[in-house]
Amino acid sequence: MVAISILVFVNNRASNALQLVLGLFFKTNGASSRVLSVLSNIGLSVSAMTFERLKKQISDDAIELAITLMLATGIWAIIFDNINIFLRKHSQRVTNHNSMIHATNVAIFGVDTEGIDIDAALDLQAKLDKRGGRYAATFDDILPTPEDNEHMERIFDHLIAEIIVSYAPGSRSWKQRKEMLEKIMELMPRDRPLPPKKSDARPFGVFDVNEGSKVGIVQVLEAIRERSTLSEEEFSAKVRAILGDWLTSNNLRGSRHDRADDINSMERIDYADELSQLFHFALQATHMNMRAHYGHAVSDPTSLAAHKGLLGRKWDVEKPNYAAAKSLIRHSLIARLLHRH
DNA sequence: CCACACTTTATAAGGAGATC
DNA sequence: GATCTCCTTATAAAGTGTGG
Repeated sequence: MVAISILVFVNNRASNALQLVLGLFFKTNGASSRVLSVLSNIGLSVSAMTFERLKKQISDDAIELAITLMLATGIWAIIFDNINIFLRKHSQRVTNHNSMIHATNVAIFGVDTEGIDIDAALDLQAKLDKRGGRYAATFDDILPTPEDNEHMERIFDHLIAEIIVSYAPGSRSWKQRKEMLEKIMELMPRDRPLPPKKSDARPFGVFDVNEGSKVGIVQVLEAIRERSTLSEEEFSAKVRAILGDWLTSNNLRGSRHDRADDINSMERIDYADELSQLFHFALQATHMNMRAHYGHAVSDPTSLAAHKGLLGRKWDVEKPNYAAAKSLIRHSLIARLLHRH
């Protein structure tokens, strides 16, 4: 079969099923262009040039798939983040310095619209009309219902039970510890658990834009719009979810604040619905915990500040530090619970 | 430090099949 | 049979890394 494939390839260069797959294998496993050139000449592989073209084609096709999603009628979201690559040059010359690539990697993904009114969800004017409403908010707006309250109390009980069973001194030798933990997890109240669904994420390629600033956010959004083939009006006429890290959300808000008086929705970025990703929510939550409940090490010996000193933790609480903050909060909480217990 | 290997990129061009 | 399109390779130049 290999022989026939080579004969077919020699007769017609376009018939390259075997040679393309083999070339892909050779190249991705580190064959140099010279090796590939010999393999190509004996009919076992396509040329290195063709391989490069294949990579470009695969990349373009992927972006095309993402554009298809953006032009369809459903809901899609944009997610992007900076990627910074340091290029250390060995033979340094005037024209060959160490440098850094500041690029932005982007993906588009489809949002599951089952049971969702797409037009209402994407209605930009309805979203903008709600601006300023927080000023008039009262406690009643966030007052939990009796059902909410009962739900939270049950969760609270289960969390405490789980911590006691997990960490009480000697609990590891409890005979039915595993069963107890399983029972606790099983009885943990759940709120509308979502059924798992296959997600639809499509790579949108990399942009030669440094996203990590307010100006960078504007530039990357314009570059995304341009690649999507949507016009400024089309792109900014509906609510667009922009997902990223904390810094991205923060810069986006800053940029929108600076541009509140600009000429249209695209420039004002008021179409953007920024959303920190799950880890960054956790990062903000732990940091908020430190800001709200840190306390004072001297005047309050039960404070997080006092526990931090007692445990010899040396990080700066003014700066977000997820792992250290979570560790301190849990250590402190567990100690309190077991002490009361 | 140098010669050379290697990659990337631009340009030119050929063969097969489709179309008119 | 001429012409076009698609797919491909050859080749050179420029830029950069590395072993001796």
